[in-house]
Parts: sequence; structure tokens; C-alpha cells
Amino acid sequence: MKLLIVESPAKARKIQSYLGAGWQVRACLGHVRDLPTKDDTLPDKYKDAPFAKLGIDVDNNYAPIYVARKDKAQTIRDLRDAAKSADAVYLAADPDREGESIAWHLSVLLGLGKDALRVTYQEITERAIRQAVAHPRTIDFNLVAAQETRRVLDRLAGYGVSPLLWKAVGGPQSAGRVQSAALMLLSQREQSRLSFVPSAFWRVGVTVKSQPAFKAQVTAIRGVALATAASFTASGQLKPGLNVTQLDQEKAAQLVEYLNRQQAVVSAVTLSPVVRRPPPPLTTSGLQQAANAKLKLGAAQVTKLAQTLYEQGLITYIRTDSPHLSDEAIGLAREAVATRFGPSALPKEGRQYATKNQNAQEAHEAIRPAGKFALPEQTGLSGDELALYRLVYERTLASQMRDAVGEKTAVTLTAGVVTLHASGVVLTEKGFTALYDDQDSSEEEQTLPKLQVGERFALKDAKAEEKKSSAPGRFTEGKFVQVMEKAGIGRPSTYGATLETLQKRNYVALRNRQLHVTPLGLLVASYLMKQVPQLVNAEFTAQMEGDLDKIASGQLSRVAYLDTIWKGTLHPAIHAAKLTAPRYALPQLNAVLEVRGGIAGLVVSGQGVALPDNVLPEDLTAQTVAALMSGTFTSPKAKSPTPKRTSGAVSSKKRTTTGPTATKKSSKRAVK
DNA sequence: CAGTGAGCGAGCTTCCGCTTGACTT
Repeated sequence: MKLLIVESPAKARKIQSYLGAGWQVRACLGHVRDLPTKDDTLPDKYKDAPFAKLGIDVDNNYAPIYVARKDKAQTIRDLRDAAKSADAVYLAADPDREGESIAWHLSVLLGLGKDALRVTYQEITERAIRQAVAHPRTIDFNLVAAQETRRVLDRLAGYGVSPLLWKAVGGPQSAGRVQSAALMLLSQREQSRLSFVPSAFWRVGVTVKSQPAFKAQVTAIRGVALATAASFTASGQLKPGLNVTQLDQEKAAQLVEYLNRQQAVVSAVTLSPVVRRPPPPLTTSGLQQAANAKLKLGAAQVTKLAQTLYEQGLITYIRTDSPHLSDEAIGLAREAVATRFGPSALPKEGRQYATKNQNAQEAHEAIRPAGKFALPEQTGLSGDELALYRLVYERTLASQMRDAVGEKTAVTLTAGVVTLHASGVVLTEKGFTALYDDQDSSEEEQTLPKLQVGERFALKDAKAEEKKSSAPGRFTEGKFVQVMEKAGIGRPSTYGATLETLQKRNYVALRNRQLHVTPLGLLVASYLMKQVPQLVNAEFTAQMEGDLDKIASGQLSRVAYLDTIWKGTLHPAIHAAKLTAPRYALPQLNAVLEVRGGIAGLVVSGQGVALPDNVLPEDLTAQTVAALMSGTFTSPKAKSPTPKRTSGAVSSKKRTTTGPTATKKSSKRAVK
């Protein structure tokens, strides 16, 4: 009897069915050993070591203390028993950095030694599995070193910087390579919104009485362009060096009257082909984004639903960064498309998609229907589960369908001294959009008639409209998962957990499905930016990934790299960091955000007041600030009215606020 | 003398990434 150990139980069942008798396939459920946490009891030799809590002996080549994970005690016992009675043990954790590490930890726990048998495969088919077990290799210790470097760095950074926040901010705060970089991205967006000054401008549109009629916008007067949102800076000024006309209400009204008396002459018609490619098959971040946008589901809920679909064998593994489809999957998808839309809906060859993500590890396939591609209505699912399966199903099929093809028409018209523009798109071949449309349907483009240069039309219904430039929008959970992926922060298995941590710490809160940074979050981000800028820099992770690759290929030593980062950068910054409580000025309100004992407060002309739990920066206006200071403030809208759709991650722990005396009660450690 | 409350000081918090059930609310 041979024992094969994989990570996931679902995978184990599948592979067991391929290998059959003579093999026992078991799952280890991910990592089995880790650095100690405060709940772990250490081996006697480390009990009194000064680095026991940190779990890393920095002065001894950053040697980690590894302990068997408590939550895996039963799993480890089972695997040991199985290994004892096996003739050979094959370690088949996922083919990536973490998987190689898991294989090594297993080899230690099961006493398999340096020559333990390691196997990897890229897809789960009988042929691929048999091929893999026929050609085992040994563990790649450089790759294991790369993982250990990542783990050690994260512990050093997290346990090094978090205590600064305990002292400067108070309360159980936290910082880390991933959560703090994510908080910084959100905080920068919130700050640019806070400082944004909207600019008003007028736009004038008119209906052109052709057959059929269409709408055109005024773009210039006497050759000088009209101001648009893009003409203004974030501080509400016209961009320098820009020659534009800025209408006021009166001038806009004059223009409306002028246009209604004019005829327009077509002065230019530009036709250009439009080709839209289908979106790629789903990855974890793509699923989060699509389910959030189309089904209004929160990150935690998408994960939960997708996990149940995975466990029912309806879709493939849900934590992946690869859009790759196996040949078998492409065949099944093409078959399903042909059945539904006929063979003409398919391109000659199957489509394969490459990842755009530099940090992708590509240990798993894209998220797609598993097995025989059950039709959504045949799955027996209902509600959100059905909707999510349908999304996966349709995105997979769409990725194999033909491009949507059409033509874009752009028209310029002249009406006296006024220049007008109109454009329209006509799809001549619907392609994949017959099944899945990823364009926002609210931005539907109009259809223009065939027009000739020199044609003349009357105008009617001119309308002037005041518009305002708007600040960059906040992120939804789905959108932000994509931002994290693009920045290389976090992994498919942690995007959701990072969002939960930020909410649990009360740095970030969801309102109307948008991620807001809380006052506390602004203060923490501003403190970290000032004292430990290296940690909040999104580039930090990207560079780390490059260096980990060098360690994995043997070009860089683990100790040399950790010395550069820890002794050269992070440790000096932590050592020099000031422990003063952060402040955040709100100049428009003549107010300052401060923090005492982990609770954000507002100070106006020497008077301080603690902010209630659910007050967000967007709530802080002259009126609310006055109400807060006079004690007549009532909390903004209570919890979201549709709790089913919220992520479920929001901490509901009640804080007792200390009222208007919070500032007076300043503790000395927050000052010194 | 017992009960109360202000004031002080000690002890605590934390990271990221891989996987699911086994727990309680």
C-alpha cells in the first residue's frame, strides 16, 4: 500500500478514484506546522529563550521555531498512522512555494528524511496523476527556503510594528506587510476624496432631427473646447495651460436658445471597427469582482457559496490566480457552446488565456464547472448558489466564444459657431455577448443613422445641464480584491481574510457596499506612513516576490536577504519610531482627528469628543461636528438594511465611548 | 468597622498563508 498526501480532501477523493487499490490518498488540509502563537506550548529547549514569543532566533540566522499546529493535531495523528503502515509515502501538496513548504513539514513530521518523495502535477486527470507518481523527485529546499523567508519576514514585520501601534494608538491594533499596504491604498483614496474640491461646469446637448433622430453634445464654441470634468484639478482649479470655455448658467441658457434656431451641417464622419474580446475565465479575484458587481454579493459570502459549490463537485478549486483551462475543459466548454448557439458561435481553435499577474503562482486551473459542465438548471441549485454557478458556467463558455464585432461611428457637426459631437456603436456580430455581457448596460450607446458629410439637419430640444466633477470613487470589496491582486498584495486564499481583518480592527467599514476608511483607519495609516513607510509601500511586496524568486533559484541566500530587509531597513525604522499618538488635520472643518486608548476622537478649538463607532469621514460636516461637540449628535444610519448581503465580517463589539472628557483624560504614554 | 471609589500599575493585544470541518451563538 502506497500513501499519497495532497492538501484538499476533495482532491484526495478524486485522485483515489484514479489510482484505485494499492493506493491510499489522504489530505493534510494545508499547513501542518507553523511559528508558535501565544497559545502554543513550546518545547523545553525554547521555553525561556528571549525570542520564544517571536518564534525566530534572529541572531542565529533567523532560525524559526516550528510547532505542530493545534488545529491539525488529529490530522497529523491520522497521517502518522497511515504512514506507518505504508510501503512508501508520496508528498503531493500543491505545486507552488507554500506547497513545497507543506511537503517539507510533512516529511519532518512523518520522519521521511531528506530523500522524501515529492510529486507534482498541473491538472487532475488520471494520465497526469499516473505520470506524476511514476516520476517523483526530492524536495526543493531552495523553494522551501523562499517560503520560510516569506514567513519569517511577515512575522518580524507584523510582530515588530504592531506593538508601536499599541503604544501610540492604544488598544489591540495590528500592522503587517499585507494589511497595512491594503489600508494605505484605501486610505489614499479616502484622503483624495476628503481633499477633493468639486468643480461645476455646464454641458449642452441637442437632438438632431435626422431619420431617426439622435443626440449630440456641444464640444466647442468658435473652436474653443467646452470645459469637461477632465479640465479641472482635484483642488477645483482649471488645469493650467488649458484653453477652454467655461459656461455659466446664463451663457448656457443663451447657447440653448441659439442652438434651437440653428441648423447643423455634418462636417465629418469617422467609422472604425470595434472588436471586443470575451473576458478571461475566472480566477479568485475575478469571481469576487463579477459576483460583487453582478450579484451584489460580499467577499465573505462569495467565498462561502463558492466553497459549497466546490464541495458538491460542481466547480473546480476556488483559490486560484490562473485563468488557464485544461484541454478537456476547453473541449467541454466548446461542446456546450455549440449545443446552445450552434457551431458558428465558436472560433476555429480553443482560446487559452495568459495571466497578467506577475506574482501568479498558477498552481491551480481557472474556476470553471467541474466534471461534465452541468447545465445551471440541471444542478438542483437555487437562489444565490444557482446564480453563482450560472456566473461561473457562463463566464467559462463565454471565454471560448467568438469576439463581438461592430462598428463605431463618430460624427462632428457644425451649427453656426458651435461644434457638436455624437457617437454610436452597432454590434454586427454579438459573439460572446449573446451569453455574457460585461459592459455596463446603463451606458448603452445610441444607434446613429447613415450620415453624409454636408448633410443638413434642423435641431430641437437643446438642453443645458450643470455637472460637477466628482472625486475618485470608493472601492467595493470586489473591486478592491482586484486592486490588491494587481498590486501583488496578498494571495487568493487571503484576500477575503485581509478585508475581514481591516474591518475587525475598525480601520475599514462597509457602507452601501463601499469600503470606507474609518477615522481610526486614517490615523493608523498616517502614523505608519510617517514612522514605518517601508511597510505600507505597495512596492515592498512586489520587490519581495522578486527576491523570493532569487532565493528559490539559489541566486540569493535567505539570510542575506533577511539581513537587508530586517537589519538594514525595518528594524532601524521600528527602533527610531516615535510613539506619539497620531493626529489628522481636517482643515475644512477646523478640526483634528486624534486617538486615545484605541478610540478616535475629534478636537475642535481645544475641546475633545470621542467619535461614536459608526461615524465615517463622510459624516463629518460642519453640522455633524457642531452636534458632536454639543452632545446632540445622533448616530448615522444604523446597520445595513440587508444584513444577508453584508460580508458578515464587521465586528459588532460595542465600544463604550468616554464622552466629551476623552481628551482631558489623555494618558501620558500617548504623549511621550 | 464596613463599604465605596479614586488612583495606580500590571498584563494583554499582533503577522501571512495553506486547507476544512468542528465548534458555539
